[in-house]
Amino acid sequence: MGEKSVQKRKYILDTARKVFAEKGFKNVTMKDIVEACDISRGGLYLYFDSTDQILLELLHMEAEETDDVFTGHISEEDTAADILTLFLKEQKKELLQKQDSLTVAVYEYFFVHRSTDKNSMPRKQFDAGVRVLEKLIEAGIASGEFYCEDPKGAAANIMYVLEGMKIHAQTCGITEKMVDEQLYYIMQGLAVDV
Amino acid sequence: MGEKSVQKRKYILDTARKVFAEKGFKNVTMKDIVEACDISRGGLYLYFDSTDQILLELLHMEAEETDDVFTGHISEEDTAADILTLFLKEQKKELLQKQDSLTVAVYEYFFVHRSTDKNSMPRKQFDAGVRVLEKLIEAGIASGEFYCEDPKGAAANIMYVLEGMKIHAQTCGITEKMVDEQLYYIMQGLAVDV
Amino acid sequence: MGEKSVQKRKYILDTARKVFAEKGFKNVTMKDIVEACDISRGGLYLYFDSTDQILLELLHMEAEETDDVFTGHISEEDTAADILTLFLKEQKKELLQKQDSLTVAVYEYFFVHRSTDKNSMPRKQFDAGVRVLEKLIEAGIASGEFYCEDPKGAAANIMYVLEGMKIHAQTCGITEKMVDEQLYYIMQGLAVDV
Amino acid sequence: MGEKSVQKRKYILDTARKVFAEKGFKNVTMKDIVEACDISRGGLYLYFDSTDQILLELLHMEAEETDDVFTGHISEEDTAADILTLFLKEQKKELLQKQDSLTVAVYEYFFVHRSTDKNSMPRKQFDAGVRVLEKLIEAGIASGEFYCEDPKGAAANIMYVLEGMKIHAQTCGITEKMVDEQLYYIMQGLAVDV
DNA sequence: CATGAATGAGAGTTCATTCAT
DNA sequence: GATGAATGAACTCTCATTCAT
Repeated sequence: MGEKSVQKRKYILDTARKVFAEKGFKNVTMKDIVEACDISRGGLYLYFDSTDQILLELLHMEAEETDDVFTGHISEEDTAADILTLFLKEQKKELLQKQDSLTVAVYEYFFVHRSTDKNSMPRKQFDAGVRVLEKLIEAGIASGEFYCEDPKGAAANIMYVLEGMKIHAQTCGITEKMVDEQLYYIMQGLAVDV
Repeated sequence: MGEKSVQKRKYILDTARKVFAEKGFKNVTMKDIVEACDISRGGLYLYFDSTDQILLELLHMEAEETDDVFTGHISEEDTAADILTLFLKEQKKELLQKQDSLTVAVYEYFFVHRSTDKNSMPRKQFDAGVRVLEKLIEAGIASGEFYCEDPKGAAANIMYVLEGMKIHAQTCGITEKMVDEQLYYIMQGLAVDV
Repeated sequence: MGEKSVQKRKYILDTARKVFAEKGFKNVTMKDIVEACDISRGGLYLYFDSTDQILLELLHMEAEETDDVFTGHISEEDTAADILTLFLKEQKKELLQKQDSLTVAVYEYFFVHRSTDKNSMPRKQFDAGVRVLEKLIEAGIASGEFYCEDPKGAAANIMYVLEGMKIHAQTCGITEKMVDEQLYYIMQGLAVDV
Repeated sequence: MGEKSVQKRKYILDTARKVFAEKGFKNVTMKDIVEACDISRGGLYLYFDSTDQILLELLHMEAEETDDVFTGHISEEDTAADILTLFLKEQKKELLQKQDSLTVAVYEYFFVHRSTDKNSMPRKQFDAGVRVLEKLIEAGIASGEFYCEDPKGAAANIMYVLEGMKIHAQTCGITEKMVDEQLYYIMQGLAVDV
């Protein structure tokens, strides 16, 4: 596959993302993507075999980007609280972006392929999130920024809240205010009592 | 509709519940239900027009039952902490029950019919949950059982965590230990500092 | 499936037979049969899943009919030569009927599903033919009608010749005269030398 | 067409032969051949327009080779029986060679293009075979090697048996023993009675 | 000459939905 | 009420064939 087709592949992925963002996963057919891309039926099959494959590829791209964004913004002199704030801000952005969000598609995908595999992507991302937060909280405790008796529980708690808000945003809608309140609540929970 | 048809309607709903519990929502076709019920294709249409309608009906039944269960177990002399514990226990049971759970089907349904309608069922249930918890926490504060500076935030927090665990249970799997740890963490967060 | 659908099933088989007779096996699609039957796409699938299944069913019907025809015409007082003549006459009829013959379709089918399974239908029919002929020839020898030093070889020989003529008829065409000459040749080979 | 393209054409034919030998005719697509040859789709079309054309070309090559082989091995002093034996041995070899045999593909081809054209290749080859055998038998009779009252019938008989065994080999499988028995039976039928 | 991306026709298959009985 | 045969739309996937490079 030459240079040209790499671009087309990217074009298809970009277009498919919009389709998934709009319709979720199960409602999307290869035909939908073909039409959105305005290419031929067979043309799509040159690049992808199924909506599964397309969505998975999008997820992998997304995961990489997320990692880059997060690690890219941390500088040496940031405090634990700074980083946590940054992390939560990033999550907030993701939560509120309705347009172009794969959230629903991803949930649907993992519903359809219901496997509680230890290495499934959502599982890995969740566990990674917990680990990062735990480290962060411990660092904050060490530096006197945070107070917390159960860093691991707190980390898991934050991840569950974020997950809960994510799904709530998609099924019920969520306002910036609601998110801010929760994030504030979380930060308060870690704050050193005066 | 005669007595007989009421029974048949119930039979269909019961059978359909098993199908939805097993396959989620989008993967279930009218044909699936016809086959599971072992009735005729046309027969099903006499009672229901679509899988949508069937699932919605199941949800309404479920909502009623849940209310009954919850309110039915509260007695006058229970303390706020008792009631909260009871509530969380109930949630835990729901979280861990894999078999026969409509959770995934419900999520899928509301993904497919994505409307952030203020009166959508999940929204109403969530809001009701927050209200109940808020009252409970406030009662607990009043009685000296709890300490909390932001009862509403805490209530929302608990609901988000429950929601997060619910979805995590379905996509990644969750163990009783993980649930217990979180519930303990939540209770600790409300505990009066000694 | 009620009385009505049995008739329709038969109608489809009858129609499909004509299609197979005309086009062979691999050239026939479910669509071809749908169109020949003038029924709906889905309608055909109510009765048959594939062209394979339809052809096989036709073959089984054919096999039964053949057996009936053959055994039905033998009376007690027939001599071995009479029966052999009858058998060859039957074969001749089959050979010459171009219209409505499944021969090519059957060959194609067994080419496509090339398995030299001992229990494949052509194999069983061939072996059965050899056995019958062998018995017949031995009976003829016993009654003084035939002379033959290797009844089994002769039986196999006849079957191969018939097979050869069958395929020759389909690929090259064959005239009644050619068939008659061969059958005469065969009978002569068994005739008692005067 | 330059030297180079002649070689490539040959390469394609050689490769296609293997594909046809393995899959028959109708199951082979231009794509199959492209992939087997590991050339580009367009590349194949520079040399051949269809699988039909490729198979036909292979057949013509084969026909030439066969002629060469047969006529090449006959020497002046061979007796009729020697030549017949040689001929049958050659046929036997062809019958038993499963690998690399175009037999099925050829049958399929002529089934698909069913024309009982007098000049079709199988027809011509069959007729030529009959003629050669007839001559041979007559020569054998003249030399006192054979006894036969109907040389033409015998010749046709042999060709039909060979054809029958060929197809039987492909659809049902055939063992060397079975072939030998038939060939022995044929030779015996021509033997001078002592 | 050679490539391989692109097209679009067409086959297979499934189901929601209707309707005569 | 109940049945289940029938329909047709929609989707998946594969290839023969073309054509710009």
